[in-house]
Parts: sequence; structure tokens; C-alpha cells
Amino acid sequence: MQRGDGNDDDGEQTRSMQTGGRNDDHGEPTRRWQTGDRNDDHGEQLRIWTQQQDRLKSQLLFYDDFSWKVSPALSISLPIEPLCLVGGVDLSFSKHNPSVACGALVVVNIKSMEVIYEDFKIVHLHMPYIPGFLAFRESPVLLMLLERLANEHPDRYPQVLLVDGNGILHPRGFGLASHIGVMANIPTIGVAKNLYCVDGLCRERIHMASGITDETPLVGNSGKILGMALRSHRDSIKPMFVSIGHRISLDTAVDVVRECCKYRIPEPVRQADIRSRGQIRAHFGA
DNA sequence: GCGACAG
DNA sequence: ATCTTGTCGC
Repeated sequence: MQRGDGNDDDGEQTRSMQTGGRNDDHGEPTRRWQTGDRNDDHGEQLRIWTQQQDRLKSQLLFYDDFSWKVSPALSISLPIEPLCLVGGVDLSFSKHNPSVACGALVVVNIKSMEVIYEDFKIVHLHMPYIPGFLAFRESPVLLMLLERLANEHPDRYPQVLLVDGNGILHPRGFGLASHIGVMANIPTIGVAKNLYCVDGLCRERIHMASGITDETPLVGNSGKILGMALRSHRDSIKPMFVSIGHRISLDTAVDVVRECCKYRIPEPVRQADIRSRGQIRAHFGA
């Protein structure tokens, strides 16, 4: 276990990470979104963000770009690297100050289901939540946490990362999980608690189908398979919505999520949620 | 025009 | 995301 602190500064240093390393405009995108500001051109910001998503999207890989296996079969000859370290990230928000949040990164040993690493950072978010652009609000702090882990404890760096949000199940096929995956160059999986209705997907039909089977492919009107509705337990009514983030196939992504499910939400994401919420309570109101 | 809209 | 008590069940 690492660092219980998590209250450094404001996270300005993370701004460049969301822009993909290029495009580091040192302007002030922050003022644009503050309450009471005049009718600035929000559409212009959305256009820039959309371009950025489209550009990063071209780097996505939809296959297993790693050598480990979730459950390696016994092999006499060649030892197969097993999946061991699974990461999870999430943000929790302050009750009274919605712009104050705590980002969390945890790493779980999949065999023991124990948390072997945790790190937090309290940040002040300048961007509002805009559906379809979640990454521009939440990825900077999460990328910073990943980088800190890589620098200070590379031996505990996860083989795959579960992200609270969507991967390619997104209006432009590039949600938070994909964004983080490309930026940090790590295999990622999107795990959403609610269905993002995209490409003709609708709740009613998915919920009905997921009542029958525990795995319902999410096929859009375009015919593309955008993800999988998953019920980890047969008694859980509400499914999860798993989608490819980056450098992984949907089949493997589903295997990984299933392997991590002690409860409805996969343990890495659940722990990141619980612990970031705990940090918020510790630093702010009861 | 109206509603819906990951977190 | 967050506001919130008890409650039904193993």
C-alpha cells in the first residue's frame, strides 16, 4: 500500500497529458466554463475536443496486444504468463463542492483479490461533465496517477486497467477507457454502470435480453458490436456494460471482468470507488 | 420542438 | 457523480 495523502496542488501539470503531448496550448480553457461566465463559444471547445478524439481514435487496437492469458491452461513446455495485476480507476466528488474530486488508482492481485497498491490525488476540476467528453474532465488526474505508479513502483504496474466508463461504446467510438488506453499506452477495458445509448442502442431491449442470458452483445444499428451487457451474478438485475478500451479484444475483456467480479462491480473499480470516496470524506465533510 | 445523455 | 433509511434475504 502506498501514499495515503493525496492532497498536493491543483493538478495543473496534468493538463498537457490530455492533449496527447502535442497541442499544448497554454491558454486558459478553464475560465471558459466557469459559472457566471458570459456566453463564450462552447461549441468551439467541443469541436477541438472532437478533433482530438478522432485523431487519437486512429491509434486504437482491438486485439489482445500482450502476452498474458486470463486463465492459462497447464503447459508442460512453454510457461504462459498469467494475468495477475489488474488496475482500476475512478473519481469521487465532494458533496458540497462539485468541482472538488479525488482520483484513485488501485491495483489488485487477481488471484487473492487483494489490493496491492493504492494512490490518490485531490484535484479541482475546471471542466464540466459533458456526455461524450468525459475524458477531458477525468483523464488528466488518472493519467497522472498512472505515470506516478510507472515511475515509483514499476513492478506493480497493472497488466490491464479497468476504467469506470466506456471504451468504444461512445458516440465517436472513443470514450474515457479508450482515451486513457491510448494516452498511457496500456490495455484498458471500459466498465459502465449505465448504458450509453449510442448507435440505436436502447435500454428496454437490452434489459429484457439481459434478463434471459447473462451476456448480451451490444450491436448498434451500424451492425458493429460495441460491447457486452454483463450480469456477473444470476441474481443481479442490473447488468454492466463492458466495452473495449484499447489493446484488447471484447472476448478477453469480458473474461477479465468476470474474473474480477467478487460483487456486481469488478473489484478493481469497486475498490477505487470505495477508497476515493473515503478520501473525500477524510479531507472534507462527514 | 422535445427528450435523452458514461461520470 | 451526489442527495439518502430502512429493509428484504442468505
